[in-house]
Amino acid sequence: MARSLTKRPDLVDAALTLFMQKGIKATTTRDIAIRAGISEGTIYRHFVSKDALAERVFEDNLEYFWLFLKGYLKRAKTPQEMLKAYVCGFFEFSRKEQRRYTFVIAAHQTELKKLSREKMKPKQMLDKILRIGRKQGIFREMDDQLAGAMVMGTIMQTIFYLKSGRIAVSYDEVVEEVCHTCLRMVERC
Amino acid sequence: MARSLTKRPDLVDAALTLFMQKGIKATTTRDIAIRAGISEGTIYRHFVSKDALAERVFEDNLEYFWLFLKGYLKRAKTPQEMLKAYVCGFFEFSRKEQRRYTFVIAAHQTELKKLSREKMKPKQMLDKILRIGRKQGIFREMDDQLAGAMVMGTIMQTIFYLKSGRIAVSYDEVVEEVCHTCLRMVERC
Amino acid sequence: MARSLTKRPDLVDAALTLFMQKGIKATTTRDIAIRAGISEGTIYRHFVSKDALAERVFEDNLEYFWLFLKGYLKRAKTPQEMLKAYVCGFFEFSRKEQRRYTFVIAAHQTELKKLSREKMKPKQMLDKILRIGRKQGIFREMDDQLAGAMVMGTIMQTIFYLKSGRIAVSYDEVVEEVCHTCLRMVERC
Amino acid sequence: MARSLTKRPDLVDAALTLFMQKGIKATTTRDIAIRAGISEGTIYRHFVSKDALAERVFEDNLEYFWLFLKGYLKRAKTPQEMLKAYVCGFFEFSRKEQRRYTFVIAAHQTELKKLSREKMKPKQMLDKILRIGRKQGIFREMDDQLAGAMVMGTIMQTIFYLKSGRIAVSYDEVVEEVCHTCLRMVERC
DNA sequence: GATGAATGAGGCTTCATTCAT
DNA sequence: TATGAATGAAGCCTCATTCAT
Repeated sequence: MARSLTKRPDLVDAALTLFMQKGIKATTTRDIAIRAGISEGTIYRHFVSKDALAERVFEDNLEYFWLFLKGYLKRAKTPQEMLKAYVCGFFEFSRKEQRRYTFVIAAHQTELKKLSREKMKPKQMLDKILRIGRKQGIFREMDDQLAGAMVMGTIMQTIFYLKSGRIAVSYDEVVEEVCHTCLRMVERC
Repeated sequence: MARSLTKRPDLVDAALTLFMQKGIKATTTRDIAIRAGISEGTIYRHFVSKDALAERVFEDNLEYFWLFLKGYLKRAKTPQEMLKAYVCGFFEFSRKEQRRYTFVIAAHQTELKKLSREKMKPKQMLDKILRIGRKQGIFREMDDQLAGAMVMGTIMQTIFYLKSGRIAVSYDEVVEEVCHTCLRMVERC
Repeated sequence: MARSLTKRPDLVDAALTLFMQKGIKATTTRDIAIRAGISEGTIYRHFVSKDALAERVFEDNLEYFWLFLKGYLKRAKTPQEMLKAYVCGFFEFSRKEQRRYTFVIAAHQTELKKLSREKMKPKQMLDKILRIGRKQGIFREMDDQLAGAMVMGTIMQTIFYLKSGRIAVSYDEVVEEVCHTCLRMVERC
Repeated sequence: MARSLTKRPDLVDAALTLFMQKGIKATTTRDIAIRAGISEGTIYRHFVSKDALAERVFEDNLEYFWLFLKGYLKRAKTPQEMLKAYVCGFFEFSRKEQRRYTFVIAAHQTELKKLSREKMKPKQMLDKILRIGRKQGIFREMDDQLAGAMVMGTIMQTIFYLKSGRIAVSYDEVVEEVCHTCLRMVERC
């Protein structure tokens, strides 16, 4: 195995934590070096710049998120099951991988806007589900992007409020409610 | 009377535009001064710091947004009418006051997190509508914050996609669809 | 009389107080304007610059100090009486005119070094007393500047400690002790 | 071994010289960087702020001064010898270590007032000598702080005049005269 | 690969001074 | 005279990046 003779994993991990906590811009290379237990110069042995590091952390975690969702969708057959699995996967990821989730969402919304638009793979996955459902005549006719926006917004905002402790209902109930609501958004009648 | 003896309006206006375009942190005092046609020092005759300026711009525009929504709600009697007016108002504001809308939302989500949580008056307005509807037995029993999160997320994400040109449907149809969806989220049955 | 249609006295008084409290450099024109109840621009109606104001305040108070000492020396006939009157006058001035004394001494020692060396009239007064005493054969042969330095240092340092509350003895006793010591410094045998 | 891998000594040395010449406040970080042959940023790798640098330079030199005086006092047995050694040490330090002496005294009197009061170790050394002499019945009964003030003032003011070239007498004669005078100040009868 | 001192461009802020009213 | 908004030079400090070891 003999991995990690290099300090790269520590570096990437420290960066993820700090980017999530304070945002990319507000995190300094010094912060990262200290938390990773390395020297500032070492960052540049592994990444060409701080921005490149941020990009890489973003992409890795986006990929990770995507694989996570993919796992959740494996057993789903019908579009309804897929959408439900998607919502549950989203919530589960936000709970089990807090750092990753928070960073990916925040970075997507603000700091890596330019970079991330066409790379938002979880969103593309949702688009695909909606397209399939619509083609099968199970979801109603509707602009896919519009439907996607509503579903996405419902999920993400709910998670945001959940994380900030403003929702008094249990986690499971919230997930169920959101699943139900999202289905109603897109199903016929 | 003439007009402003002061360059404060120019300053505030430049700040709003730049904060919206690049974010607060990424906007420098130099940027602001140049765009406002003033010197950097002048900023500090009107605001104690760049952060104070940002805060002020945020609060002013939030207030403006709130008043705008209030105007939209004036004629609404039933909870359904109120919710519909709220959604329409939100969309209208995002269209007619693009800079203000974009800045307020972005700042709220990211850069002024600490500051803005308890001051998000438009969100409180929504909370109130949902509470009234629930008490009148028109909206179903449900955690207000959860309902609010879903409505909020649906509206905001849709506007975000609309602005970025990804939604092919006409503005009016989008608004109608979102109104409809939000009502279905909270109404009985 | 009809004086003080102008705000100059307020200005000068505010400057003295602030210069004494915080030093010339650390006092801003803004501080002065606020304390004087005038606008910053007005300072420049009366003085060509902040430094000119400081210089003027210094010179005025030095002159005031000098006149004060002169008053104390009026009745003194012998060199011993003169020296004693000088010491007492110094102490009295430091007590009755705290702001003036503190500012003049501080400014002399530090901030107006260049300016004030040849203008330290109270020091010249002491030089004169010592010269007279020496010529009359009452004070011993000794470099006047050396004797002056020792007398000056003894007085000023004592006042400094007295002001800072470190000396437990009564004011009168201190003055008497210093008078006595200074006389012994310069008298024959 | 070579010499310093670091530019810190250059930095501290430049700071001492400039602080002494122009005072702490009037010395800019730019001045320091240029004189030290480093960049401004480098200052902040070694000190948290300009003030922290000044404080450090002050404390180091005060310590140095104190050790110097201590060396002078080593062989002194009687209080008289101690006081004499103290005076001589003070003068010697002011001559051999001009920069250090001037800076420490100036900083003590003006710019680091708050900081330095309880840290003025040379003054404490004098206090101790006076206390010992008084307890042994060799120096007369008198408030220690008062006696200390007079001795201190005599020494420092004389050095000040000596440095500014106003005293025509030879260095050795001045020192002897001041020793003599200080002893007479505190001895019985 | 790893270090960490050094860099220097650029950020925010202060403040003496000017000038239109 | 008086005002006070505006100026702009200059101050302190930060931080991504480089480089000799």
